[in-house]
Amino acid sequence: MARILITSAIPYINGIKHLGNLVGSQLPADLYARYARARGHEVMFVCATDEHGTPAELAAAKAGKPVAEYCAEMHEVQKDLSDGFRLSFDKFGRSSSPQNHALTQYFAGRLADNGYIEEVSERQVYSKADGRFLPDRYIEGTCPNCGYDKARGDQCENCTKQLDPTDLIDPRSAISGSTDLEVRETKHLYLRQSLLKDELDAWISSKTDWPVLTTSIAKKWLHDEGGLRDRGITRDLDWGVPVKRGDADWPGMEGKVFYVWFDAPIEYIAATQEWADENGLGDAAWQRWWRTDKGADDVRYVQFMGKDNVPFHALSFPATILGSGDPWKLVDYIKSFNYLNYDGGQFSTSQGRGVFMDQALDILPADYWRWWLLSHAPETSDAEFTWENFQASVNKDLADVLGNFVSRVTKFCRSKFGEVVPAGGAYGPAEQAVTQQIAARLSSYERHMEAIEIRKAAAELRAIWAAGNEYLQEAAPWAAFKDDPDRAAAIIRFSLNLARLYGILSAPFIPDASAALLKALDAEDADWPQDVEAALQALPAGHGFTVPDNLFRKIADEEREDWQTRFAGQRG
RNA sequence: GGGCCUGUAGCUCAAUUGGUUAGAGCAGAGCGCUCAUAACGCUUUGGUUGGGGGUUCGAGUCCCUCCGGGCCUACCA
Repeated sequence: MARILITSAIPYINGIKHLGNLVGSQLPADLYARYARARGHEVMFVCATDEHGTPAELAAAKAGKPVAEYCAEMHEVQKDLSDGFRLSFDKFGRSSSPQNHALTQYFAGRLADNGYIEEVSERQVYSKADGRFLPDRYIEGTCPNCGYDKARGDQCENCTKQLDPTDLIDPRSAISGSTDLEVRETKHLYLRQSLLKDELDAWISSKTDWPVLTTSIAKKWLHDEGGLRDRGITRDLDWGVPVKRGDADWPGMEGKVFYVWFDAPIEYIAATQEWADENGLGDAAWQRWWRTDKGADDVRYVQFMGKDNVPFHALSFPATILGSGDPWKLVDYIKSFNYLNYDGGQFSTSQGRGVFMDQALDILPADYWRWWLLSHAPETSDAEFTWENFQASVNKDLADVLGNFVSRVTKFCRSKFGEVVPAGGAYGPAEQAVTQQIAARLSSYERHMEAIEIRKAAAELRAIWAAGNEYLQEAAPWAAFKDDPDRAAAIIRFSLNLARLYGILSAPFIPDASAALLKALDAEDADWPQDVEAALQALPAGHGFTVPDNLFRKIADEEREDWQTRFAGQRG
């Protein structure tokens, strides 16, 4: 038994996430967490809402609410949705928690003590009408190169040239449209991660088994244009973690907060502390996951995230940890994902294009989405959601292959032997052959799950389901029953045990259907099989069960067409 | 502009890292079965691996080039 720490990138607070966000971090992390628990490992799985930054303040203003209240409400909304998708977090925390405030300030203090913080005075655009400094992206104007009138301060979308906000002709605030802008002097803290470049480089280079996506992004940042650059970790905002040096004030930094990307990964640690506090456990309970001097030296730490998050997790957060000089746990494996596209384009939060978490659960149960999303996870390249593909996968894989197998076996048994595992006969060569085939596939399934090769694991699981139908066709209990009822009894006994096995093996992907299946078979205490042959004898003759309702329903063509038009754009 | 990823059957994806005749699922065709959610099983048709050139005994895989798609490019998060 091992100890595995799992974190999912924390979703931003300003709205409900779409399925592309879900499959890029939280859902695969949940799959891995459920699998690891099923294999008997001790797991700590944390996530949280990422609540700071300019967009949160603007979203709150738009909703006409104080930002703290807005974030508290949206946290509950996101919490309910993650429960709805059966995301099995040990703690779904908040980056605005007191624990994260204290830890973030603590890290900043340690970094300063060790010479990794630099105070930099810089000039930034301030909007008097908005009463705030504007990030480059929130300044609009006319592009000096191509004349496009909606160019942003960081880049012109039209001609793709990179810009400086001061390049823009007729600059205005993208928030209010105000042109009453001025350049003001402001002081910020920079994390001197350039000092850690060689150490980070050697560390990344040692991770030869990480996804190419992860290491290539990290190396690009390490080596691009003179190497890893220092990074500002404070902002002139109201909402966030106030800049302090540990417990002490930071002269000259009054009224400023830490940058959301500095405090967000620290929330992984803080969320674990939130979990410990909430359960009345002491500091040792969370520190044994995070401090290698306090028991975390045998922990394997795995992070899940979309590719846009890689630089922060592969470089900035490790720089924070290394620079602290404390024995905090560094990540052991970063699983990163490409993007999921929607029907020929991108999911778009701003345009309401695609399916969002709340809408998905309104139309179908979580398992249907979990199965499709995980079996099509964008691991090697961007993946594509289409309604036709979704419908085909759900109907074929879930309803026909798995659902119908359970249905035909349990109903046949009920009509010929009653709702009880039948006695008589014995397993023969046919059963031995299937047992061997499934044992081989199971070890392949386990290998893929351990390597977090999600699509391959899904394909193997499907093949394990299909083996049941192949066996049943070959063994033909409906024919055997006529002249050799004992043989039919053995076949059905074996098949019911197959169904139980499927309930166990499928649980990481489709937890609700698996639970319903095991409940119907009165086998809810089932453990992960150590030995397939033994597992296929777990339900003995005489064991009672009930025929379950159909585990999955099919998606009709009319429904699919309806959803297709409904989610094409302009949510609401 | 620079960097990275990607293009394989009608569709969604594989291919043990350069090794026999490029494989699965779905869709299509044929046959079988009748326990089951009109479900299941078996067989089968689909490929000049985006185009062109090169290296090699051997290239989907490596190199060059062209074409298409995508991401990142450090103040959105």
